[in-house]
Amino acid sequence: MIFVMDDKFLKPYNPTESEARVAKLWDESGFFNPDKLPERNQKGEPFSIVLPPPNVTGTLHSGHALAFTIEDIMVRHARMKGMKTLWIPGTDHAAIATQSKVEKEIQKKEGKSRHDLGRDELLKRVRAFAQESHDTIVNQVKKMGCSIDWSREAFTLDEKRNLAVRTAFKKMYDDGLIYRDFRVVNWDPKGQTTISDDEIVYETRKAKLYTFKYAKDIPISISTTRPETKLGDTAIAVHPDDPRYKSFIGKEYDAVFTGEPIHLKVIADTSVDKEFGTGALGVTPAHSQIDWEMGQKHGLPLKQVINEYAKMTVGDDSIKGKKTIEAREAVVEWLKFEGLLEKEEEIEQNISTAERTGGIVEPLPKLQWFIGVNKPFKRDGKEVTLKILMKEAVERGIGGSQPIQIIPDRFAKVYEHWIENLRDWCISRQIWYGHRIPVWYKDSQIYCGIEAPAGEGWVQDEDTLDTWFSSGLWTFSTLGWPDEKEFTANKAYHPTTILETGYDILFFWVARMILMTTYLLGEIPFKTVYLHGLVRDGKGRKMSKSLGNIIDPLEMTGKYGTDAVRMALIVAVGPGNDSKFDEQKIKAYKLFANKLWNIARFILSSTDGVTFDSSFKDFTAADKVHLECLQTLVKESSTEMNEFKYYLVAEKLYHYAWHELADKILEESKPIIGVFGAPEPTDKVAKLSRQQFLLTALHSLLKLLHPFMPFVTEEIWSSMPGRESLLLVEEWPVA
RNA sequence: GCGCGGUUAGCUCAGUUGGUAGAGCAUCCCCUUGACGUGGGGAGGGUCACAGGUUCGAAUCCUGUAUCGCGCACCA
Repeated sequence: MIFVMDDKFLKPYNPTESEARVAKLWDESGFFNPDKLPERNQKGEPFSIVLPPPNVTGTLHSGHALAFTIEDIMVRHARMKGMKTLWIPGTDHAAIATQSKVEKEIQKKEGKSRHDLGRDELLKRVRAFAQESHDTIVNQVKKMGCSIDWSREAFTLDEKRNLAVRTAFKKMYDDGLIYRDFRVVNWDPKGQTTISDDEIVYETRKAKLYTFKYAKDIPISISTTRPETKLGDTAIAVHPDDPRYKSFIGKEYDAVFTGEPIHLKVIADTSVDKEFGTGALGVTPAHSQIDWEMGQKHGLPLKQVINEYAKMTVGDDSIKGKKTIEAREAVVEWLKFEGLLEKEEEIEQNISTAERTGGIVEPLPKLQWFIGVNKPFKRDGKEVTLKILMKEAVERGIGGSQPIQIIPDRFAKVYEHWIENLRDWCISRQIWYGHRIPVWYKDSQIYCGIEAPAGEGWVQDEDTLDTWFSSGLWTFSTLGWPDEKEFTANKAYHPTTILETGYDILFFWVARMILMTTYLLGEIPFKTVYLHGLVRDGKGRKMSKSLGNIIDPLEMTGKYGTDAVRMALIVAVGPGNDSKFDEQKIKAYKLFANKLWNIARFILSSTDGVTFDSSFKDFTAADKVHLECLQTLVKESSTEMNEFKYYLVAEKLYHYAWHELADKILEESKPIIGVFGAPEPTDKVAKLSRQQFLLTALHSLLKLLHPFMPFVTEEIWSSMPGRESLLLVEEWPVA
């Protein structure tokens, strides 16, 4: 027997070599671009998905690698099924995250603040950093084998997306959904900007609850964990039915509190909890969200005593100019000295910190831009709100669509709950890196437009938009919206087929996309949402720079091959479940890639000279059993792929290849075919039957495995006799 | 406080129409010059967190408890 086989099979599978070669094949084919796909796909149903744009804040981590893997499995599977498949890449400018990272670096290296540099210079630096990150990210995406259409790459802060942002803003402004208002917002003193409710991370800490009187002649005691804010109190609130305080309601008191004159009115409000503390509450309208609302309701004066740097602006020498935490101690000292402090107890408290900077959030009254989620407007003759649209998208569907399917479905409940608690979204940020708010001022005039107004003297709003405003438009801004011609040409791709992302950005991103798309387009942004879990370290901890436990997926692909990393990330990890990164697991799948390699070597060398005949019928009884088993595998895999159960399919294929095909069938085949030491068999019918079966099995297996292990399967495919095209665009097998 | 998820072999985890427990890795024994030692065969190892209930039968359904984790709310 003569083996006419590539020499490459005589050596173990070498991922590094093969991956480079295969990547080049794919690249040259152009098949990542839907317009260049073969005829079969051109006629197919469109399949579209966006890459969740990674932040240009640095390099990627294993969470990204997991996302890329799942998404690429979806895309490759759809392409093989004959769909006109589009996967759009892009990156996110990530406003606060990126700017604060660059600022930190500049501060560290040059000791300069952003104000030392100025707006233009800082932006120049940030852009340079973003560009560098971008290039790294693109390389990493490519390395993972993502079959993504680079010709359509987008950036949340590029020209086209900026136009989309301005257009969206203007429309919402005209509809009264975007408005400017003065109220207490979440201020991050560290990042020197406002943040939205969702950008707050709560940390449970021990705190002291102080109970005291403002002055000896004020009869009501109050409790607080923040005595320093009491300099800004303008009322004492009690419950209207509280017999202890009923007689005081309506009375007013004056006092000098740590050198600061204060005027307090006793008000009655049902929101006061009679059981907590003394049952009386000092109202600080300028430094508490709830107190602000109470202040509005009761017409209380606003008195700001803390500034943007979390420093006191009033009080005596021991207070004024001090940080709030220092001032707190000083106030307590004063209370003790004056004999006003009645009780000091330790309690657990949730404190608000800013997600990106870690700064302790200081509620401050400020003039900011908001999106009103409860503001009614007309849609198809019906009165709705953004909240209603967001809810309907998942419950009933929009404009006659099916409801958005969330996988796993338990997250639909989480989403719903979030919407119920949703308040107006503060979208203005006092940072420089981002989309500038398209509003101009001149004297007392205000102008909102896609372009700057004509005429002299108009000054644009200094603020930029929350980064999620632009990512909310992503499914359609990447398809050309608002350019009518471009968007129309791409309309078949919207709503996108599926959105794949981590459950940790369900609110940030998924919900905001639903908001923007249902409002601006009157349709859902995607039909299905697939949420993956967090990839944790070996000990189950979240990976982070500060813990130093980040595992670089690229280091692993270099060591074990991309296919092995992909398999390790996907096998047995169901949607919505966190997983632990496990190097052992990657190693195991590297062995599997090699096993596949040798299965191919066995089959190709023992079918030398035989032409694969897909319509071959004369199988022996034994081969018919094998064939049936194979068909069951194809059938089950196909069903489970369509149900997004990739974690099951991958394992099933592994098991079949290794323990059924290799361990049983190949061993059994040696005497039947007469290879590897076995004498030439007399039963030629059985031999041909087995050879045809083995070729059939290899064909099917390579196809089934391709979405999971694209490199090794494509590399083997390239040695298959009689192949017509790249495995990338081969037809998904049917049972 | 409300809600969600986990608790299965030493480790990491699968197990959806309920039918006498599975995988990978690890451990131990054995085999082998002929696809692959990145191999093959085999073994040990689990009262499926606990307690009730439904059922002929429960890891799987119901109720409750414990424990770990997460989300939201509260946060005077």
